[in-house]
Amino acid sequence: MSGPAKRVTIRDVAKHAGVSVATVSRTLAGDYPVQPATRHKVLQAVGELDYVRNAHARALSVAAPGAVAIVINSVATAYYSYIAQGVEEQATAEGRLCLICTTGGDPRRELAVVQMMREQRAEAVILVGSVIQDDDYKRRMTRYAHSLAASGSCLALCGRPPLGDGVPAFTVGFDNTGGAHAITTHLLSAGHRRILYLGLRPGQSTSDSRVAGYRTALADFGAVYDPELEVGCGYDRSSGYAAMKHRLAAGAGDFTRDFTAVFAATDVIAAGAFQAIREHGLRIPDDISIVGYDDTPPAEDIGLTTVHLPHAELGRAAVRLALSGKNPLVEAPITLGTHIVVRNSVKRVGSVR
Amino acid sequence: MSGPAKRVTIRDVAKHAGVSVATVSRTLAGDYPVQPATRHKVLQAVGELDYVRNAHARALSVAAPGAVAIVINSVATAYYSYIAQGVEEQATAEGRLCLICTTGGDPRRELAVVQMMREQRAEAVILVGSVIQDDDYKRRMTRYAHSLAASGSCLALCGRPPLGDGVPAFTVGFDNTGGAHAITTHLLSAGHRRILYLGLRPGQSTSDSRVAGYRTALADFGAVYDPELEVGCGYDRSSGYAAMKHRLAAGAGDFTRDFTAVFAATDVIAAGAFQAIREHGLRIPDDISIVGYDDTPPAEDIGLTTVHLPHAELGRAAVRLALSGKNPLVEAPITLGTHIVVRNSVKRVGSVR
DNA sequence: TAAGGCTTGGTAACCGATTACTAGGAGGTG
DNA sequence: CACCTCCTAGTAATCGGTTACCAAGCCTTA
Repeated sequence: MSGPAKRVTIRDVAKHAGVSVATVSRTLAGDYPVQPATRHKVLQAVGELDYVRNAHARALSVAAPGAVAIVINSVATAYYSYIAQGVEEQATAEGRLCLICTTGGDPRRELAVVQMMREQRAEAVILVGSVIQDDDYKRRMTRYAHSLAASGSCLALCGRPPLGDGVPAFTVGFDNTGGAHAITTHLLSAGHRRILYLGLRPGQSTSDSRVAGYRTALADFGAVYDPELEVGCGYDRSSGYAAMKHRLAAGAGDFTRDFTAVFAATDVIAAGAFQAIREHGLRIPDDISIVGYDDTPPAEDIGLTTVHLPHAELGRAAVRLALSGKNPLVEAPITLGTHIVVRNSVKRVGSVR
Repeated sequence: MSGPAKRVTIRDVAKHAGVSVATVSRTLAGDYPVQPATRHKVLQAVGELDYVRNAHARALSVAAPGAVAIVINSVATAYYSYIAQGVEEQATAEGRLCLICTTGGDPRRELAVVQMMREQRAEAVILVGSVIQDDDYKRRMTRYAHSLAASGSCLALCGRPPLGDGVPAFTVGFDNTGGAHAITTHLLSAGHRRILYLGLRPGQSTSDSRVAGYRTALADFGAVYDPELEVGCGYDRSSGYAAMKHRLAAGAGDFTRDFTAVFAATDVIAAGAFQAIREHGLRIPDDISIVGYDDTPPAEDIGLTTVHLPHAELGRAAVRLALSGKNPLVEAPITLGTHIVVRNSVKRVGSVR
């Protein structure tokens, strides 16, 4: 209708209402006594002019609450999106704006994003997702932590390993070792002794913790540890499918199948493995038992026994911690507990009672 | 280490480098000739002081590119999170910051969010997700559209019905009617005549379009339309389960089952229905055929034939359009096509050749 | 009635960057 | 040598709020 949208400023409102800018500002802030009549004039002018405060100008003059930034591989993955949901909820609950950036796992984008967040004066930057934990990674994170701290921001790692002492970053993660230990024990108690671990990825933090839990559970139970039973596999459905297919094909005929159960590192891998197992003519859980990890969508639908992770709580905890004002240098990493969800993918084997 | 984080300003850099603020600003902008020696001094000072530009101050003085805001029910739902991913990708590709807000479907939060986005001077606000399309809704959206337009922002509706002429908002959606028509026809061609539609929700935009496609497909095929075959059902797994369970229980024994196939309004509903059907002792697709809609995670895992939606492309298209500078008043709604993904949940019935 | 307190509102100096305008210095030419 | 041009760098105004400081008005009280 009208031509180019004109910006209405607080000075316009003041003029329109016949008062000073200070009065307008104070009326809107509501923290200063203003005569009802004056207040009314101001609010009326605001309404008539459709005045909206400029958040940038505001941020410049007062120490407005900073935004929370979530930096994540992708939001189109259940595991990540659940955590993102928790982050967003908590950020909103604490009255913060929530910025979101996906990196696709690219370190260059990650760096650019961290830099951008410093410019935005974000109060907290939440880095989500497991990673290859090499020296380059640690150096990168350490640099981010220091530079964010230098500009008054605060770094929180979500589902990633701690960076160690002297690095100003909070860490919140799942008890992956504990969860893996529990679900492995669940299989062991059901009589399984040879359990295939599907999803080995040396160096990848999440994978490493889960494998560790698997191994100690075997040891604690007095079962034999066989490296042959740990197979590498990408963290997606098709990798799980391919890896399982390959393993089943390796020993043609059932004689040579050297495992009775499968522990898939994630539910998504398990879903792929499910399909491969079915296509191989085997039934779950009658012929093979299988468990997953994460309790993400496919699990319920395919009846998978798995480890439930409090994803949203992880996100919320990270935000709470990052905004708590606590000193990241002295705060210990937080580990969130997990629990097993029993469905219908495990069957007891061997000598029953 | 050092006490409270001190903000380094451009003046500090200028002083440190022994030049003026203008020179620093121009060196960093890179759009103005600066002597190599001077440039070097400036960059060195920037490095030593770890200077970071203040995005708020910058936004205040120049018309910096505005952010893209995505307003969504929840990110922990595959359908939404896929769209969000597309929005984020495109926003980043166009050099914009991406803000995210979840509303949980609460109109009050929605209003607060839109107001906040005006304050943030967001350049585009993308509202995602289907809604109950009543008068209140239309009034609300119309108000948002106008107020955002008044502050120079731009509203885009994603997967929602258009608001009509005279309202400055872009609309991008899926061809739900076409997709529903296609998948219904798929069932009809397989010999099914009595198809249960699971997920009726009068007034809900997405549901309405899908039902419409279902009905016209029946009509086009010359099949009988029976309102009894359209059953209401929430858009979550447990509702699908409950509704199917109830329907199957209604006619005890197979004699009275008055349908041979099920068209679930979403894959999630289908997943619930799957379970109910199985628990009732029926096999899919041998005893009952079933199709879904959306092509979200459970679909692949349970072998569901469904309608694939280009979720991410929807998000990208919305952002592209909103940032295109086109006039939302004259731009026609965009509708994205869909296609059927055939898996293993439909079986031919009736007289076979 | 004058002095002092309390309330309310205005003026102007910030926040931190950008940039129009201006000025000084180097180099070229008559 | 004087003058002009070109290049580079500095000064100060500006973006749109907030708020410290100040002043005017009203009411109370001696």
